[in-house]
Amino acid sequence: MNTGKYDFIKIEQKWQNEWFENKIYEAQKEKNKKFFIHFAYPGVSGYLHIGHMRGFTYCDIFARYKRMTGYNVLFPAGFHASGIPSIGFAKKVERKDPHTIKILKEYGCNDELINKLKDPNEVVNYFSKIYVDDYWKKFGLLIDYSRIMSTISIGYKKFITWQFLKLKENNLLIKKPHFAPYCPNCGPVAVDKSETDISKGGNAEILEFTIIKFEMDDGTILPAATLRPETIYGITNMWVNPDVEYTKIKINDEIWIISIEGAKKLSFQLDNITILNEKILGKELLGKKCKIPLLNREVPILSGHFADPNVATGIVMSVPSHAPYDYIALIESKEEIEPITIIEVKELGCIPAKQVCEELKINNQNEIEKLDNATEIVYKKEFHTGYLNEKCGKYVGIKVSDIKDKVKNELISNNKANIMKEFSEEVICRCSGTVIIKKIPDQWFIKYSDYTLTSNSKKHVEKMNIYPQEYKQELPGILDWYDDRACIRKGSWLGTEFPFKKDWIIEPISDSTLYPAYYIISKYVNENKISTDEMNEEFFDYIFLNKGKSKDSIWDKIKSDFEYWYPVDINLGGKEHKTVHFPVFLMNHVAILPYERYPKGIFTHWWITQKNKEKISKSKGGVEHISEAAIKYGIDSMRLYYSHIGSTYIDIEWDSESVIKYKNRIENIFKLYNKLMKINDKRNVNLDNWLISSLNRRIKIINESLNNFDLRIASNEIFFEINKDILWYLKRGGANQEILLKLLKKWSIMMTPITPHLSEELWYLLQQNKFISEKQFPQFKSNDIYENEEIGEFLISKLIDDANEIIKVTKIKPKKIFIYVSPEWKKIILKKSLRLYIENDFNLGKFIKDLMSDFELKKNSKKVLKYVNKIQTEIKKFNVLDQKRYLKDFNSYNYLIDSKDYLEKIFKCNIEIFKGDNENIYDPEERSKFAVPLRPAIYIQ
RNA sequence: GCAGGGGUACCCGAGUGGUCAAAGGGGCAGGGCUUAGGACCCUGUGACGUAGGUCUUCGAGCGUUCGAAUCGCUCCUCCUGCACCA
Repeated sequence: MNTGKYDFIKIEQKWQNEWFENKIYEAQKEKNKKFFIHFAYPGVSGYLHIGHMRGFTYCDIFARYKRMTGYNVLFPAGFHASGIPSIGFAKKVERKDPHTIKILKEYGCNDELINKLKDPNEVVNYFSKIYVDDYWKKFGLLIDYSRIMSTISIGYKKFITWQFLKLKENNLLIKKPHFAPYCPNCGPVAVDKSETDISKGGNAEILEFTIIKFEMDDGTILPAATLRPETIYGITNMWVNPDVEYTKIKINDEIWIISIEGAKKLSFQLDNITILNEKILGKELLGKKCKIPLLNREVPILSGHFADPNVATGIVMSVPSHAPYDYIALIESKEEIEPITIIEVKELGCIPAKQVCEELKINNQNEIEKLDNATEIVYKKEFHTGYLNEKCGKYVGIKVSDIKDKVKNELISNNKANIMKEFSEEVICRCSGTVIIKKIPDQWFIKYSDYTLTSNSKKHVEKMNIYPQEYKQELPGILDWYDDRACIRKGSWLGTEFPFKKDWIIEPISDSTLYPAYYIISKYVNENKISTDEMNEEFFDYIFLNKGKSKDSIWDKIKSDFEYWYPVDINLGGKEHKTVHFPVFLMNHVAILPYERYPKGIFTHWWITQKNKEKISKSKGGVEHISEAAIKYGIDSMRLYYSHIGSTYIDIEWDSESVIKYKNRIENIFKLYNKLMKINDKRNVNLDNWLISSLNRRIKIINESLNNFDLRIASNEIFFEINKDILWYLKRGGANQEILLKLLKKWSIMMTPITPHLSEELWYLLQQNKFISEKQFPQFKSNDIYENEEIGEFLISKLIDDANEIIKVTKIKPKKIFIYVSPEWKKIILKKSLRLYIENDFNLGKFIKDLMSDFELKKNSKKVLKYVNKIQTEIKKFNVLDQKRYLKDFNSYNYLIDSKDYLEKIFKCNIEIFKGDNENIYDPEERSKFAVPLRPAIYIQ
């Protein structure tokens, strides 16, 4: 028998074995109420960290709670194996990336296994097993393991193929040109922070430059690149870099002069480009002139060293009034050219760039940091508060923030400009080549911009349960903002072949939208009850859309499963999914399935971060591995930590010290539990009733908060407040064994969703039987409320607070304490006035007149008036609970007499209690007059 | 640029109009307990106060209100996502 030491490793292992051997996780459809919850399945990208466990754990807690409140729960899981991650991992193994190899070895992989992991499919197999055995099962998750699936399995691919047939059928697949990152050596690459494909530039954004065609005297075109086409009205000159070699290119019938780098990039974006073998040094262009399109004003070409051949065309148009770089270069050139101001903006004077450059004390073109800063200041101010002035012709008076596309479009439609896409910073491929942006003329997209699809989705959002509440407000805006998404890619990644274009693979966001539906089927595939050969369009149409005829009894079985379990009640995922996965999850359901199958809820949680709110990443030192943490802290400690440390929707900085505190908490509960089981029986009606009542109130709060998916409140009540109530009960001398055992039973059941292993153990100690996980969650019972005792204990605790404060302030060491209960008449007056106030009928004058008609009160009119005066403002501040307390008939004197022993013990002195109505009492300092209902007067000697 | 979320005491973090000098946890201080452990229990922890009180505080400022951490406006500041990463 256990003596109080809680061996969490042994206990957690024991109960996990019991659960999984008995398969208590399998979803059964035997009751009427069902609940389908799942988390956004993880990408297979390597070992996960303790941050990932946060969401998985939440999902399990909700699933367990629902299971214990009469729902039949389906909680499946799978792996998102498509896309780049597993290929990236395999590539790292192949090129013997030292960090990757080191980690694999740390996890105990031998050379043979490591060698196998050069194959991305093996990577998926290996990690799938790790996720199930070392993460999910280790954390006690009651996932329905009979439904595990992966997105690169044959069955899943059949399902995705079907999804795309349906999208096409609904006119939601379209073709149009697209610009995508591309390496001339390796093909398409992903530019993202994980830098799987690239070695530099993961933070690069794709910018859209307008290339404006300036014609020189000989008809050659000087293409200047700008992000602010509206500023053409303020151009005073052009900048070319005198030391850079430019080249001529032929585009259709035009000859352009452009940097060599720019020419190469542009050749991936525009048709009919020929790079001519005619090079020109920048110097040779100086002094020549060219014409501003639309305006036909001539401007000179000047020398600007800051013109970078690697940025766009390498040729810059100069707007010195509004661009600090141009302004400083102009000053340095010593040319007699006046800046032309075309934007009126408050605070920045008549030449904004000049003013800001002077404020920042910028003297030359080399002060790049300051110049960038100045550019940002000018641009922001102008963008938000600027208006185009009279120099801008027909655009006069338009806000800068509204103008951009207008000028751009006018230029383009007059064939005076082109668009060029360019990275905001250099991006280098793994092969060390420069990544460029390539135009794909006929890229396939899912048409998320579709009006009907968007508005139906938005309409449905109103009916959904979305947590946190803020996300529900945000989601319609995201659905509007969400544009068409390129859905296929040619190149190396895993996934389903696109049915309408050979050798192109569906990209991973698009193949993970409708997938909860596949969990219904995966069980039958896993159990070999259906062959994937059978799973064609006809099959899926029958199961999901109720179209066509059944070809086999198993089809009907699957279909009835689908109709029972679908739709999804909660899809749970991290905040990173808010603007990507959740919108497409919703929209694909709306696009393909009938209304009854639209998802019912979404829950988003925030992250575990490293110190300083940094995203957890192995390269930055990372944090503990999941399996290490499991042994160091225990699973239940971590589950409690995730639930209680903060709301589900804030980021938490990982802090192992805190987890240890939760570990202690669990051990203490275990000890307390053992102590209570053995307590010597003693009755005290007041305390016993109070404990029952208090627990019952908490049961109500706990159920309410769990039904709102508010883990923070629930875990606080279960693991802290109930604990505190028990300690108060014991301290006050409560020891009713029958009641305590009942409480322990309910308490351990309520702990189960959050700390299931501890609960099973406690349950076994208490009941000698198994599976608290399958018990019914306690519910509020209106009979189990004892208001009298609640008021009584409130009175006692307030009295102790007051007495302590007096002791503290006066520094008296009490020899004897006298307590004077409020006289009856004060109670009567308070109740009367409170009732009137609640009925909105409190009139001071009338009230006093009424009181004075009472002979007894009239005798004491001075005291009465003083008291009435005091309470007339006080009663306004009462809350509902206060009101209830004061309206109830409660005998403070009797309650205090019953608690006298306890008070004497606390204050370590004799205590005497007087009724306030008695005339001849010991009251040397005349304290008794301060007594009011529920707040006795105190005199300390 | 577009969109979203924050700033609460020594720290983490609840709190969205009165129950708030502000839950809970931690830290710190004092005390207790102990088969000595990251243990546990009690008290205190904005300031002042020899009687249960008073005063000041929730990023800054202004405003709405009988009443503001909470509502509005302006500002400062931090963070997050953004389409071929999932």
